[in-house]
Amino acid sequence: MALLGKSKKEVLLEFRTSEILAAARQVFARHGYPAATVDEIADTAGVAKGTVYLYFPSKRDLFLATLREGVEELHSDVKRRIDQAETVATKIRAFVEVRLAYCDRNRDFFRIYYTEIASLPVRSSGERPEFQDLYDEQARLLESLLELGILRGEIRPCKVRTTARLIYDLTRSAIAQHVLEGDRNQVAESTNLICDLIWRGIGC
Amino acid sequence: MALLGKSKKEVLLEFRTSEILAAARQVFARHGYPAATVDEIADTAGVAKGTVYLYFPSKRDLFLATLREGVEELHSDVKRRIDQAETVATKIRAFVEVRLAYCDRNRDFFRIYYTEIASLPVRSSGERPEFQDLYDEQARLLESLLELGILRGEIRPCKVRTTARLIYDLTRSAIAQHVLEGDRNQVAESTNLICDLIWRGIGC
DNA sequence: GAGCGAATTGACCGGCCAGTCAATTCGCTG
DNA sequence: CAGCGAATTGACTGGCCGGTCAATTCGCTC
Repeated sequence: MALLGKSKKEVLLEFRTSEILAAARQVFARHGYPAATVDEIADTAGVAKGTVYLYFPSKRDLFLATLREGVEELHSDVKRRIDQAETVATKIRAFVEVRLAYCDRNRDFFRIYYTEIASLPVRSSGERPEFQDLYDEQARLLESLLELGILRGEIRPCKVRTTARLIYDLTRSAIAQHVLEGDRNQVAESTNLICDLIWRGIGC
Repeated sequence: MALLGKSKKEVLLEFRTSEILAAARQVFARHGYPAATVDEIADTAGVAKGTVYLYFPSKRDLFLATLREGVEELHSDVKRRIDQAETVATKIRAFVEVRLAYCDRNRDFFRIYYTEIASLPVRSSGERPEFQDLYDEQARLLESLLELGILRGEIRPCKVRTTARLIYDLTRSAIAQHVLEGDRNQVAESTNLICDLIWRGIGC
């Protein structure tokens, strides 16, 4: 009985965990971290509050788990598509497009992600935010694309770190418009707009 | 005695109000709205908690007052400099530059502003954020610049609303780098980088 | 279906903090 | 400097919510 997948106990554990994670994602997205209550998450998941604490040690850990899950999936999607692209221009386009598409499909995740990033400035300088590593990984990926582009002569030399950050936030901005303002443009259209701005600017 | 400025009572009232506002700005910037306590604000201002409530009806109102104060000053700075500029290119540059400079000078304000904007997605759809009007005014200003640019043939036709939002967030992104990551570049350098990106993109 | 360990429950606890208000201090006037 | 109203204080309250754990239910085995 331990052969095909650790059945029963393991299955139930996984099921509960993902049920609770899904509920948490929903509730954190609706109210934001501070205003979300563990009671509401438990209700949404259809379990008692105590059960939540059997699967996650604290509210903060539960939150980070939802964040981590989404960021990791997003990041692996992005990497896969970037590797498939040939030119730096199409790689950057892939970066923008995949992120837009993923967040459009996973709006609750985006809400959580967006507000967490925004809360970085208020972390007292001492405490390293726990998910900084995930965030940095994204940034470095974009930086390496820019470096490659400069090397290949596809883009003008520029301050890689700063520019990467600008492109990253540009993408985030477009996603926010989609997700928050019910902007129903196709993802492709927004992708074009951003890539145009990045590549050609708006001047005549 | 009512002639030169409503002396005494009025002066004291104004003094206390601005003392408390300054303390609040500092504390909100340090901890973020939810984690900031009225006790700490009162201590920082050198008054008792009760006094805070004599000048502001609630923690939320105090917070909005700090936000409003900064946004209004920023907005009037921006408008003045934009009106002085001739071409749309220099107007947009003024928009970017003044915002960068103001937030660089008023970092606590920026921290508050930044996190509040980021919390917009988690407001339950029912409640209009109280400072949405201030935010919209900034966006409209930029939109009108773009429309003018298109009219004058200075920029290519584009989706004004979306593009305005992108430029707005691009600026915010650069400010965040300055303020949050201790990026000590001169404001002028970042302004150039952004305006270059907006105007010419990064392609060769 | 008795017995047992594991999973689940939800009432409860303790700390925190926004907001209050009776007591106190301040500062002015005559 | 007595007296009085206005300003200020800070101990206190009430509600909220993260986290706990004794009591209960579940589901499996023999």
